[in-house]
Amino acid sequence: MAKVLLLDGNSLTYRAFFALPTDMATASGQVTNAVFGFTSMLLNLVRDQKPKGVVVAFDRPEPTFRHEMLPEYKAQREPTPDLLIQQFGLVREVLEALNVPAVDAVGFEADDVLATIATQVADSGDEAIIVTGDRDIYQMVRDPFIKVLYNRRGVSDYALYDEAGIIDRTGVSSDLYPQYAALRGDPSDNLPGIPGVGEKTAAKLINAYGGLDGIFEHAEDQTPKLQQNLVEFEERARQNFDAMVLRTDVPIDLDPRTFNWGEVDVAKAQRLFDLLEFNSLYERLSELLGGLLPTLESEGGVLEAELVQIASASEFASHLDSLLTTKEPLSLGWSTDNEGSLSALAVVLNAETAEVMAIEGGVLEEPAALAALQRVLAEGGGFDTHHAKEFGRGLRRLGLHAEGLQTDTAIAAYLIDPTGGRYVLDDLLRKYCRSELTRNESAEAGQLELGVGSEDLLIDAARDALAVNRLVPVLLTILQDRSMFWLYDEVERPLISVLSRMEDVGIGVDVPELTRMRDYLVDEVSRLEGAIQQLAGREFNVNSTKQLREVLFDELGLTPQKKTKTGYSTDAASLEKIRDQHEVVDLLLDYREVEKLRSTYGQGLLDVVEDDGRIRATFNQTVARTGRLSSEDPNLHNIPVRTALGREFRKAFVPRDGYELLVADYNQIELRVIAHLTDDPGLVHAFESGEDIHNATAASVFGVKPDKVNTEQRSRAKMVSYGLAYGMEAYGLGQRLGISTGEASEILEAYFLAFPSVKSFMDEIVEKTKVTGYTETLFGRRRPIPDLNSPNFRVRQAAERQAMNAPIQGLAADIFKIALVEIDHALTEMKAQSALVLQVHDEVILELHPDEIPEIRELTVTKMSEAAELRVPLEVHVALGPTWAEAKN
DNA sequence: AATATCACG
DNA sequence: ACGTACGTGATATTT
Repeated sequence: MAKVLLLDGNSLTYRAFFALPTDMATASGQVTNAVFGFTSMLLNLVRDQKPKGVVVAFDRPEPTFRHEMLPEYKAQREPTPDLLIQQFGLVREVLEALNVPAVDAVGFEADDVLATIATQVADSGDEAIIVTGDRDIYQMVRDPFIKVLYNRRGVSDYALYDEAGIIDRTGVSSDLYPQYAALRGDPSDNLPGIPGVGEKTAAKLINAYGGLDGIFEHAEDQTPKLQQNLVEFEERARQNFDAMVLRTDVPIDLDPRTFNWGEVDVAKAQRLFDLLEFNSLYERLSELLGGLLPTLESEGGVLEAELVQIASASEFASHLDSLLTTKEPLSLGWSTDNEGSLSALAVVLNAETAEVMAIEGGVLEEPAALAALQRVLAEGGGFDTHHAKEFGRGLRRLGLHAEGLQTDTAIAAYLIDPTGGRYVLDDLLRKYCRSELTRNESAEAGQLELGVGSEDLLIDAARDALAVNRLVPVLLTILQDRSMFWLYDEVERPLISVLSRMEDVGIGVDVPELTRMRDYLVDEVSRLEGAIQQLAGREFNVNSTKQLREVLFDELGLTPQKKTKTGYSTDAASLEKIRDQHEVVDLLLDYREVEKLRSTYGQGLLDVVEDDGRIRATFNQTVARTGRLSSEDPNLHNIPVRTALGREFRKAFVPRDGYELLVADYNQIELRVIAHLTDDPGLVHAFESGEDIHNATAASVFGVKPDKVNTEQRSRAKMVSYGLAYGMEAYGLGQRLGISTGEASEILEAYFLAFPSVKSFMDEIVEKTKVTGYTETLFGRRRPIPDLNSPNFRVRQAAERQAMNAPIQGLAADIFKIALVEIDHALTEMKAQSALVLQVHDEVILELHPDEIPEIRELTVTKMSEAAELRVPLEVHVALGPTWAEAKN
């Protein structure tokens, strides 16, 4: 008699959720308490019961629309918490990995499904153990074929009932249980029975009269009170009974005899348990399967490489040539010196035997080695590596080009979780492969183990190569599973090379001009500093907010506006408000502006100009959680533009001799994205008609004719439009517009009245994100928003704003990246001498050869406009000039 | 290392 | 009652 475990997935996951704390979460914030508890229960059950097969049933209600839900229904039961809902999908994924069938049927609850399967199992002479926290299932107990393992509470407290057990527990036999339960109701389920009838009376009545019919026939035999209740509530009891009886005819096309525990999808289980950070569960699963899974302690988890050191270029070349026939990408590891030259390169020769060869930078530079390397990079199956952008720059220094890049493990890991942080190979390996690169001091010569933290460049490179080799299939599978491969393959991957070359090209700087500005600013700073100290009546460090606080609020007695962690704030917004109180305040505002320009832009930029008069920033592709790029060393994304003095700096950004700068930027891309995502008729119409969007918005919001909008109204409309992309509230709008929160709130209301779809979109995106745990752009870029269910109001509100903003900023970033890739592709096609030199979120700057000006100007606009097809047109502004400042106008 | 401030989209 | 716009990076000061 084979034994099959039948689990109620809903009931057990519920129990697990309420038994375990919700602060159990992965590093990226996905709460896992319920899926952990359920999986733990499943593994324990399998360990203890040793069944032949396991199956899990789930509820599957008829699809309903919200407005069809009756209010009573809502009142009756607490809604399922979002944190729980988002874990049901994970529970199903666990089951899929463990090859445990998950069964449901439209319009049926899990217990109907279980009853049906249990009946089938029993009819074929096998044993079914039903595991649930729902007592309705008691009615199914049938010796010796069907038993119930009832979950009393938590994840480990069960009672096993056979027929005698049910009688012992309830006082009635299992087949009479529905009638018994119909009489006494179920307090925990908010199901009222007959008043005055509890467990004892119900059992007594059932046993005396054999069922509901008998009881109601003999109602007059009872005490007056009970008799009255029986008569009054007969209908309710009969309804209860109908609801209580389980269906055993649910349409299920699964043969219980095919349920077999133990056919685990090893790779999938490993990946999923790693993602969920179920380390202990993984060990338990492995034990249960008789150590079939590779574990950290077993050999499979520790990566050891056979290190082949290469001494000559010809040896290197012959090894590489032997790899030319393989279609698989090579797994590469590398390191660079301080200047970015490759100082070591490692190639996995044989993934099975973990044979890795490593070569020093010096040998690598010999012509024979370079030629062989270029051959395998371009002609074979290409290569995989970590941080390919930097590797590509290293190759370029050697005169090679990295065309064959397949997988960049850093970029892939970023797409999988953009909140992940630093994407260090060791961490990724632990997270996605459960593997570690360990050091073994006693390793024999020739069997060099790859040591952690080794200073040896060759070993470092070899470790990286091996780590990349193990990570690539895992990361790619995850991207495929999530339908993100297109985004990786068509956008992020080609972008790597675009950015790599942009970094190499750099942007030209007019050093004398920049120096002149810096010198001027130095003078201005010291002039203002003197004047401020004069008015303050003493010398102090104006850059010190601490000292400035003393001067302003203690000595001069000015009115503090708001507080920071450490005291009263002296930021520009606060100073603006007290300008009238003392003439030093205006000077301070000037000082702040000038000092910022001097330090960050004057001195800061001069410090990083290279010998050829160009600045080469690093464009990060794995930093911004929304999908944007970032720029550092220096940050070229925040070169001043808003004030006249600051804007001067853009005159110092110039093309190389004989070239011109072309600047192209998207016109209000985020607002157009909002129009597309919300499909709001008003917004869409405004963009389609080509009118000034802020003017049109102002007309709608303030209820005036478009030609009657004044500048004040237009500027307010603009503030509202952008503020709303950030989830702004009335208070914030009021602050920025210099009006009361009440007035701001009226403007916001008018906006949402004029553009109603915007409001509903914002509400819906938050709700959807609560359930899934992440936001998603149209191109599939995800961002986890774990704090959406935080008990802390402030944290939760901030998360809601992120959830509203991420799809907008993210889609704009997707579109911009696609445009960059397309522009670059077109430049390559035409073998242009012109080059992309800079990008600033929605703006690209190219350095154009005079012969190519009209063609590239045209193609830039076309590629940007056509990067995505939205409900509204993508408008691009383009201009040429001898400096960034002049090309911008 | 943390904080305050401010530059940009 | 409380806090109050998303996303970055650099600088100077203070701890």
